[in-house]
Amino acid sequence: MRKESSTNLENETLLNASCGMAYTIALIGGRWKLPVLARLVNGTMRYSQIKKDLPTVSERILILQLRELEKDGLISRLVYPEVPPKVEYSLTPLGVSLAPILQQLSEWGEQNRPVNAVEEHKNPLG
Amino acid sequence: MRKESSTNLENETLLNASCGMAYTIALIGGRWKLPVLARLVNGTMRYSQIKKDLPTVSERILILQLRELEKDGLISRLVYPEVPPKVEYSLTPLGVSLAPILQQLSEWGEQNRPVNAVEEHKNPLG
DNA sequence: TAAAGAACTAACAGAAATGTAAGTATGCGG
DNA sequence: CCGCATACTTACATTTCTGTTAGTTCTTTA
Repeated sequence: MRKESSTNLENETLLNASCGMAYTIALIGGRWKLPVLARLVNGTMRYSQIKKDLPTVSERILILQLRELEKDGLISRLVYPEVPPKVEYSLTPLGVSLAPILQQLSEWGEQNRPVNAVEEHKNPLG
Repeated sequence: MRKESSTNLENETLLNASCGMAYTIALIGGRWKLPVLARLVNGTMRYSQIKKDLPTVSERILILQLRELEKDGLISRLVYPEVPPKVEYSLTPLGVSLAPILQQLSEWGEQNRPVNAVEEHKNPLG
């Protein structure tokens, strides 16, 4: 949990309020948020699919990230009243509006990241 | 300091290596990196100017962020052999190539950030 | 009656990021 | 010789983020 007051939090709040780009990064900056958003750009997914796609995230963290994305209005969560449970995640219109930015971030990264870091992995998480 | 091995670090490394957008965010994601980059887009600045412009950063952190930006090739550091010291920071070509992304991040943030967060601050750190 | 399945939750632990306060270096003007 | 100015360092403290392990829920199917 977060403290209610600390220099750290105050700085973050001030920055997000006064600097648009800081705000944007704050929304998409969590460890697993971009991988999740990148997947949902291609369409709705069930929780279990996302989890299978990102085998190295711990469940707790994945849920946390999904909850934050939801709270920030970027994704929506649809619960089917079934057993076993079925929950679908998809981008909201706001989330969709991020797509061009995601695209740019991706291109810049692919072009400019040092080569040695790339070769050994065949985009298992891309 | 960072540990040499931890699930946390492994996940980060894998992600940055396999997902271009994660890599990009990793470079610009530090608390004060965007404010610094946004300023340097407008031209070279001395350390003292940057510091004055961002009155709430602690010196230690500001230096840390500058060092990382430098290590990642986004900014360059020019030391004049004078006393008292004079050090100028400016964007490298790689840093300049980020400008369109910064612009987009900024616009998206300005448009989509909730209003209540904005009013009280007159862009002191924008 | 018992295990299976999906989507979580809780309690705890460790790592990483950020911040605080006080110093260091160096040459110049007074 | 002293203090000023600029750009840092150092040692320490706190906050925040990420990860581990073991549950929980509640019907359905075997």
